[in-house]
Amino acid sequence: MSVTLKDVAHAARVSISTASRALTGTGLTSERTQQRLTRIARELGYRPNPIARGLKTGQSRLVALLVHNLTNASFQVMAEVVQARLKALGYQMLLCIGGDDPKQESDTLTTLVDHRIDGLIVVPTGKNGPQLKALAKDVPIVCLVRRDDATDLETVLADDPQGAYLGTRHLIELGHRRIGLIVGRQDTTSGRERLSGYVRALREADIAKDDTLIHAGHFEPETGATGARKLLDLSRPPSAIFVANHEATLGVLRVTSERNIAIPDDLSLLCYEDMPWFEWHRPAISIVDNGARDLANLAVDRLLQRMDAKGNGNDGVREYRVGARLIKRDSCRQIDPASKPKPSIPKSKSSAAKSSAVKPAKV
Amino acid sequence: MSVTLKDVAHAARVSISTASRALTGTGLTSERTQQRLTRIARELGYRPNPIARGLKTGQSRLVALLVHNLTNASFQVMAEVVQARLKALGYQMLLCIGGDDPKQESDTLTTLVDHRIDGLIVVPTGKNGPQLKALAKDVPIVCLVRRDDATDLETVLADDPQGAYLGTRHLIELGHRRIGLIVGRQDTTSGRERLSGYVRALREADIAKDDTLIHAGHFEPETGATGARKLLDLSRPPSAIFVANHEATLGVLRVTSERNIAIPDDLSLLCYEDMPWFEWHRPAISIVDNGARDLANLAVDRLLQRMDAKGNGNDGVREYRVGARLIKRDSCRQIDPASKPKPSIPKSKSSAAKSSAVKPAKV
DNA sequence: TAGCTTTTTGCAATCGTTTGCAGTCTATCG
DNA sequence: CGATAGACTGCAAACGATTGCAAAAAGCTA
Repeated sequence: MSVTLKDVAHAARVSISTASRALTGTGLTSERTQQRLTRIARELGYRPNPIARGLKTGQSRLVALLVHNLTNASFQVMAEVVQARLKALGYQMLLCIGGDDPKQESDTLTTLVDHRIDGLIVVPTGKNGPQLKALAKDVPIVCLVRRDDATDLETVLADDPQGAYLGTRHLIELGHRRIGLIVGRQDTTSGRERLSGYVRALREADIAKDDTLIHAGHFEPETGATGARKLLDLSRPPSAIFVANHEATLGVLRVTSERNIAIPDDLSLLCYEDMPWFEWHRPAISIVDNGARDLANLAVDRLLQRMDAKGNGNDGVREYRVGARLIKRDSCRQIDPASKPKPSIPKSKSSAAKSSAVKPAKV
Repeated sequence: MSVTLKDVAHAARVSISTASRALTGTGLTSERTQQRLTRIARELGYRPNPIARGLKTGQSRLVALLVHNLTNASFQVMAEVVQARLKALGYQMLLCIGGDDPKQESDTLTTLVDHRIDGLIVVPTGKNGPQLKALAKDVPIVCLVRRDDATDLETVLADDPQGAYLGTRHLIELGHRRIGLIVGRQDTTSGRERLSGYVRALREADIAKDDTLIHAGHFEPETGATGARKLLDLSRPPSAIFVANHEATLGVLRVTSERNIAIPDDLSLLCYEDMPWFEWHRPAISIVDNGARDLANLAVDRLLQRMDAKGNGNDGVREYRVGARLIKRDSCRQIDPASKPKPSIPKSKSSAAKSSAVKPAKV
C-alpha cells in the first residue's frame, strides 16, 4: 500500500539495512549515501511504519493521558497542553476518559499498556494503587493533580493548601471576618488541602474557625446550591463565600441570583479554578488559579525525563507542587466594618499576585 | 517482558499457530484445545500484543477523532461519546486537536495514517480536501459537523437550516418581529446554513429580512459583544436576539449586562448549542440544541459500518442530518403585539436579572 | 480392516523494521 | 606493492503475531 523501506532501498540499490541506518542516522553510513537516501526517501514519500518499528524497538510513540472527564475546564486545558507538547516531540496523545471510576480506570490502564504506550500521565482515582505500581515497572508514569497514596509514583500537584490560603487571606485583607467555605469531598486530597489552607489563613488572622461556615460536598453544582443556601440561611450569614470547588460555582450563583443577592455588594464571591466565562460574567469572578497549564507542562517535563532516563529516574524528588495564584476581578469587595459605604471595586494590581513558581517538595 | 503467544503455546505443548487459532477463535481448532488454551492463556496472564498483530493484519485498533478544540462544549460531549462507544468495541480513541488550522490539520492527518489508524472521524477545516480525499483511500473517514466541499466523504451534519429555522420561528411565535441574528463566519457551512434557516422562517412569516439586524463574525466572544452593541445601537433595535454561534454568547451577555438590559423583559435571547451553565444561569437560557450527542453517535455508527464494509460502502448516502430541537427555558418572552417594542433606556426591573448594580462601565 | 473424507495440527513464510556479525572495500603505512 | 586497519555495507535473525498449505489424526463407510 504505502512506500516501505524495501522500496527505498531498492530504488537506491542498497540493502534494506543500509537504508535503515542511513535514514535513522545511526551514523554507520557514509555521509554521501545518507544524503542520497534521505533524498530518495523524500522523493518516494517514504514514511516509516511506526508499528513495524515498534515491534522491534518495543516503543509506540504513543503517550496516554487519563483524566476523569472533559467538562472540567482544568482537564481541558491540560489535555490541550499535553497534546501540543507531545506532538511537537513526535508523540501522539492517547486521551482516555476514566470518569473518576476505579473500574473504568483499571480497564483503561490495561488496554493502554497492551498498546505498549511509551508513557502515561494519569489523574488517579486513588483506588488502583497496586495496579499502577505494577504498571510503573513497565512504563514511565506520572500522576497529575491527585496523589495515589498507595504508590510512590512521581506526582505533580497543585499547591492547594497555598491556593486556599491565598484566597482566604485575600478575603480577610478585604476586611471579611465571616467567610463561608464550600469545598469538595474530604476524602480527596484537594478537598482536604483546600480546607486546611483556609483554616491556616483564619488562624493566622486570629479568626476563630466556625464549622457552620464550612460546607463540604460533592463535585457538582448541586453542592454549591445547597451549600450557599445553608450559609445564607445562617442567623449571621457570611459576608464572603469562597467556593473552593469549581463545579459548585454554578449552584452558588443560582442561589444568589434567586435571592437577589448582589455580588459583590451584598456578598463577596471567590472561586477556585478558572472557567472561560468567569471573565465575561458580570461581575467578573475573582479566582484562585490552580495553574492547570503549568501543571500539565510540568507533568510532561517529568514524564519526558523519566522516559529518557530509562528507569534510573530515582532522583529522590517524588512530588512537585505548582504554585497557585490569585486573579482579582470584580466579585470581591472591600468591607468597612465601621460604616456601610458605597461598594468599592478593588483595583487589580495583579503583578503582586503572580507568586506562581514551580518548586519541588520533599517526600 | 510480558507473556507472549510462544509462552502460551509452549506451556500447552502445541505449536504457536494452534495457539493463535485457538485464542483468536478462527474455528479451525477443536473445542477441547480451544478451551484448554484459553484457560492456560488466562492463567499465564497472556495479553496479545496489538503491535505485532497490527503489523501482520495492518490494523491498529486505533480510531482517531480530530476536533478543533476542547473548550467547545459540543466537542467535549462528542469526544466523550466517541471514546465511550469505541472503548466498548475494543478500540482506543486517539484524540487530536487541530485548532481549526489547516496546517495543523494536515500534519496531524499524516501522523495518524502513519500510525495506521483503523478509522477517522474528523471535523474538517475545509482547507485540506485533497489530502482527505487521498487518505480516504486507505482509511475509512467520516466527517463531522462540517463538510469539506472538496471531497465526497460521508458526512454527519447537524441540521443547521432546520435548527435556525426552529429557533427563529419560536421567536416569531412569541410575537417578535424584529429579530437580531448573530451568526458565524459565512465561509463555513454552519454559518451559511444557520443564516438560511433564519431567513426562511422570516419569509414564511412574511417578515422582511433586514440586513442591519444580521451580524456575522468569528467564533469568539468578542463577536458577540460587537454584534450585540451594533444591534442594540440601532434606531429600532431588535426585541430578540438569536445567537446562532455559541462562542458569541458570552459577549452578548456581557453587553446586556453592561447596559442593564433585562432578559427576557427587555430583550429575548435565544442561543445555539448548549453549555453546562446555560441551565444554571438566571434566567436559564433557551437554546436550539444541535444534538451533539446524536451527531457523535451517528458518526461512530457510520464509521463502524465503513470499517466493516471494507471499501464497498458506496451505498449512495453521503450526508446525514441530525435533527435539532428547541429547548425552552426562561430567556425568551412573549411579546404583546399591540404594544410597540420598547427601545432604548431599558429599566432593569427583572427580579431574576443580574442583580449587581455595580458595573465597571468600560468600553 | 482398508480406503476415504473431514477435522485438527504444525511448518514456515510474512508483515516492516532494527541490529549483531561478518564480509567488502578503500586508504594508509611500512 | 602488499598488508592491515578502518569505514561501509549486506546478510540474516530477530520482534510477536497471523495464515496458506500440507501433513497427521480422527471419523466414517463399506
